[in-house]
Amino acid sequence: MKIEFLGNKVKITGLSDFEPEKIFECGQCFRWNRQDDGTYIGVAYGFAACVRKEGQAIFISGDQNAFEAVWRSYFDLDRDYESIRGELNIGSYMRSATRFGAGLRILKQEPWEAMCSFLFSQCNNIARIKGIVQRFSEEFGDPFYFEGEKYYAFPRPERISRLTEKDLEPIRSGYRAKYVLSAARALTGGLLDFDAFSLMEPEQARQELIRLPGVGNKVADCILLYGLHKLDAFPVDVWMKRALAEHFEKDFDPASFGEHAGIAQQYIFYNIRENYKKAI
DNA sequence: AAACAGGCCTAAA
DNA sequence: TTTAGGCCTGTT
Repeated sequence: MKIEFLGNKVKITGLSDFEPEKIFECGQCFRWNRQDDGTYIGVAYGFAACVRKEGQAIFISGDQNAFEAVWRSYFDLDRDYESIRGELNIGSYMRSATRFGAGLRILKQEPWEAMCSFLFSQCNNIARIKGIVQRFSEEFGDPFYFEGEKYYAFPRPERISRLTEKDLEPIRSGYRAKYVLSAARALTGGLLDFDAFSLMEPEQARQELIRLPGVGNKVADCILLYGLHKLDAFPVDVWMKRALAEHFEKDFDPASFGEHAGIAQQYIFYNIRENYKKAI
């Protein structure tokens, strides 16, 4: 991988497995939007960026500071997804799923943002989840400017912890509002501490999260995978259930994918979702 | 237009 | 331990 700092943008070459469209539209994140010119603009860690790919070169806006502070780890750039794909090719279904999903990466999102996003996601569709997250950010996040446009940082838990369900009505998240409030209060009250998670065994981490109202197995695994970047976490939603039932043995244990089971999950999920979209 | 949505909670067997 | 119904509100 070669990285060049060109003032207000970073140019990356010699990096495999980076397809913006797949990364941003595979359902792992809700704050990146496709522009008319095919680029993506999004917000993470209080920074905005524009991402585009031209040929084999990837451009991420921002200076060296932002790149090293945020984007390098956010996009998981130092991980070799090409060899991980090879590692996950157990059987013909996985071979085709990893080929189809080549270019995906698991973003390292802020844990609190991932927690809120996947609390909002339950019994919901992506269009609506994005709407809720956007209104949530615009109502309660700090504004800043990027390339002349106004954007909003994801709201801090301290701010949210002081709100009531009534205050959250404008974002129209329905019954999920109370879950986000109690999550914010768990964090600010010291009942939950994401910093402690790096030391925990996977199962213990999961149990910690499941204590919170509105967090079940699926949401907990999403927080672990997308927020805490625990790549062995394997969220199973209705789509994954279908895929597993169709293409794997009854008693198949996702843990047999090994330390990158969560990445396997993303290839499988992307595969079944995209094929379903095509079939409509 | 009415069913259904990337789940979770509670009550009941 | 497993199962059904309800939950807010929009999208399809």
